[in-house]
Amino acid sequence: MTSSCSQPLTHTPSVQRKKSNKPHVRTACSNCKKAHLACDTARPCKRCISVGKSDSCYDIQHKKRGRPKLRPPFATNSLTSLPSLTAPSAVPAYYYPYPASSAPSTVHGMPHSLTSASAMAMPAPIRLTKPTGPALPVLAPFLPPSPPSPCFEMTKSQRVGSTSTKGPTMLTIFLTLELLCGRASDECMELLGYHPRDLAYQPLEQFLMNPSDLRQVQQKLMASYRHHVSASPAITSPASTVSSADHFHTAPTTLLEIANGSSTFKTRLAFKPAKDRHGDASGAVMDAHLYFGGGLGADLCSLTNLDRLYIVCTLTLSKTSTPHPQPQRPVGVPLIPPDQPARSLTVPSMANYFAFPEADPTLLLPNNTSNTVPIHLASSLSTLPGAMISEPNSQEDLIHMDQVSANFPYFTPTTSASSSPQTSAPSIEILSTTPLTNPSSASSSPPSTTHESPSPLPNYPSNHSFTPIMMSLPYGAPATSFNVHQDTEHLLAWLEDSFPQQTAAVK
DNA sequence: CGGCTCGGAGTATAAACAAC
DNA sequence: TTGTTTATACTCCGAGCCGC
Ligand SMILES: [Zn+2]
Ligand SMILES: [Zn+2]
Repeated sequence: MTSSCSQPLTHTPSVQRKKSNKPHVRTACSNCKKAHLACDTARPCKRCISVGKSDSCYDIQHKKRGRPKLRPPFATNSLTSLPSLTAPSAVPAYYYPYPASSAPSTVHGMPHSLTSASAMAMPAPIRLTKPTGPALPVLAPFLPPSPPSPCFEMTKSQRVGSTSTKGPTMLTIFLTLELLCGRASDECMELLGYHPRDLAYQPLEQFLMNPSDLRQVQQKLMASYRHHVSASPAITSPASTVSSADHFHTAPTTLLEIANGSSTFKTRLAFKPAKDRHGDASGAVMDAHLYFGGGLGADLCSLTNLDRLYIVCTLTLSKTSTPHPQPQRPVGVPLIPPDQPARSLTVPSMANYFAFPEADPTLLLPNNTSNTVPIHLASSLSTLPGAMISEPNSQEDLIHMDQVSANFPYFTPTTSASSSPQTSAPSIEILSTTPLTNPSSASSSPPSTTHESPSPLPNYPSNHSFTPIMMSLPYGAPATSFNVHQDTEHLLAWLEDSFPQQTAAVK
């Protein structure tokens, strides 16, 4: 929490709270929740009306309560069929058990009180990684022996030897269609002065000086959505089921993927200065790019999985705003535990990888539609503004891949440390099994994602630019029907959460 | 005094586990 | 199958703090 500045509150433990006769509401509004105060069922609620906060009075999405599912370390599940995991010498560290008491007190260098926030809960009590193929050794040391962290960074300084380079700091926020923040990258703190958790479940516009800027873009996004679905009268309004939990259960790199058919909008957003922060955080003016995310399977061209649609918002400090000195420190804190080998640090300079030229973020995506496909994660990263893309298997991409992994240790894919067929560069090839097409369950075919034919759209040229709010050309490459789940444990968790019946049947 | 923050009591919910 | 235990998240009471 906010550093409870002064003294420990002298609370009297003997004080017995009397039972209140008033029943609690099922869901307190955002403001009342934050204030720990009583709410009511009306929206805006009575308290918000009385304090003039009706505009920000809305229901927040609850997380799942209750005891988390137990996940045995080596689930003998036909979904996964772990190969030869009984040989611990061959596979030294497939999972890292961590009792709650031994969980590191800091994650990514942040105070435990911040990063262990319940709001960021990740389910798995164990760390299980495994290759999806038989001959894919796990890069165990590359993985953090720590609980999955909700933290992620989109900008990362790359230390190669003594040099340190990085592009402009970029904040990424994954939003629901209603523009509620699902997940924000760690740059939030640096750029806006808010902890990522501060944004969770909040409407983004709440942090803006002029919310109408954002609403304008939202309208354009929705207009483009309607444009897509207009051909299909069955689909009326966007009804996304995507929640913050989806954002937390999916790799940021995956979430960054643009939905097939999405346009990208650029605008400038002025953020309110964060209250209660030490003085440096003045309101920032940010260049924002917004597009529909396809990382959860939504496709605006084939109109599939539209309920998995969400919005990606990337933010960099506006160049035209007052020059902002780049911080010298590496952004955030080491994402790689210090005791781990410097594999991820040996990649060449990533200067300008995240640079933000006039390039279109909406171009190029992995063109994979099969169920089990090698996906180059860099390709999904290539949806980032300014990402330089060459051939999917190029050295450059592989380097980017590595960078991605360095940035997202938790989501680090299982990788082949020894056998990289094409290059000596650290090659990370993700063999992802499309989760929804469960190969072993012939009977229970999970819903609607098998998606065999890619969208027949042409590829659009990549050279178009933005005006203040300008629609980019629709992204035309066929998108993956589903995405990379680099971590089987993660995948299992996701499967079980998403399709309890099916997975139970399989078991 | 009113508003704000926040510790924590009481409660709801869900999974694991035990008993039948 | 049902009841109990355990683990987590939720609401909101009530106390301290602060500015007016
Ligand atoms: Zn309320
Ligand atoms: Zn309210």
